[in-house]
Amino acid sequence: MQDIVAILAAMAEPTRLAAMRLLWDGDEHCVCELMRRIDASQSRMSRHMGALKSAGLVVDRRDAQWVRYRVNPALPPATRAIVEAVMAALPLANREAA
Amino acid sequence: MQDIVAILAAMAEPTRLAAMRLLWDGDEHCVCELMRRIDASQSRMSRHMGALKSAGLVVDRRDAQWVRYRVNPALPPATRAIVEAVMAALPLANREAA
DNA sequence: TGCGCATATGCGCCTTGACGCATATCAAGA
DNA sequence: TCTTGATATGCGTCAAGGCGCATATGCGCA
Repeated sequence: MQDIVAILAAMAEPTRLAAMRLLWDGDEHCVCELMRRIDASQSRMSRHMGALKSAGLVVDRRDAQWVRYRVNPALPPATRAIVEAVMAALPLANREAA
Repeated sequence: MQDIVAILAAMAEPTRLAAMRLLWDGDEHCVCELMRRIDASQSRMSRHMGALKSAGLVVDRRDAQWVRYRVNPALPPATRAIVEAVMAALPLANREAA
């Protein structure tokens, strides 16, 4: 159960939820892009991505001077279903905004 | 989006998640029953139920000296889908335990 | 090697939230 | 009305978490 709690806690924060929404397109996104689109400071964005990574929701990869994040491709189906439901619940307006 | 964050935060706590699981059967449960089954102190249980209520996940009703909680019947479908996905992700072992 | 962009992290500050204890409130029944 | 069981809440404490600032680290390029 604690795993699920960790997943929920990871998404229960505006900056992280916004990041998940951006990453949910399945592509890779560098921290600098996320910072810009979410309007978060560098240290803040970096830390939050670290938190999502710790929760197992995303994975990262270094590519030259960038670090590219993407949704963990090995996300268990049950976990993926939770994220899917959360994404579906996000208002369209917000999905376009950030 | 903040609504969704609130929903996620409400469930991102072991005691509250355990309570949601018990309430998810659709029936009403008094605080004293929840306390016993979750093994939580009275003030702790009461406060957590208050948090779930504030998040809009549950509603309460006074019945004599008891307060009966149940899942909010007016839960928006999108929110209900999130809870459904979370419940489905909970390990069977845990679902029986508490 | 030195510079500059991208990212991570140590540090201190401050807010939030969870807990227990004690107490208040509320309803039923003697 | 007194007592008892059920529930809520004020208060103090403590740990966790989020933030900015400054700095360290990693990498490519001149």
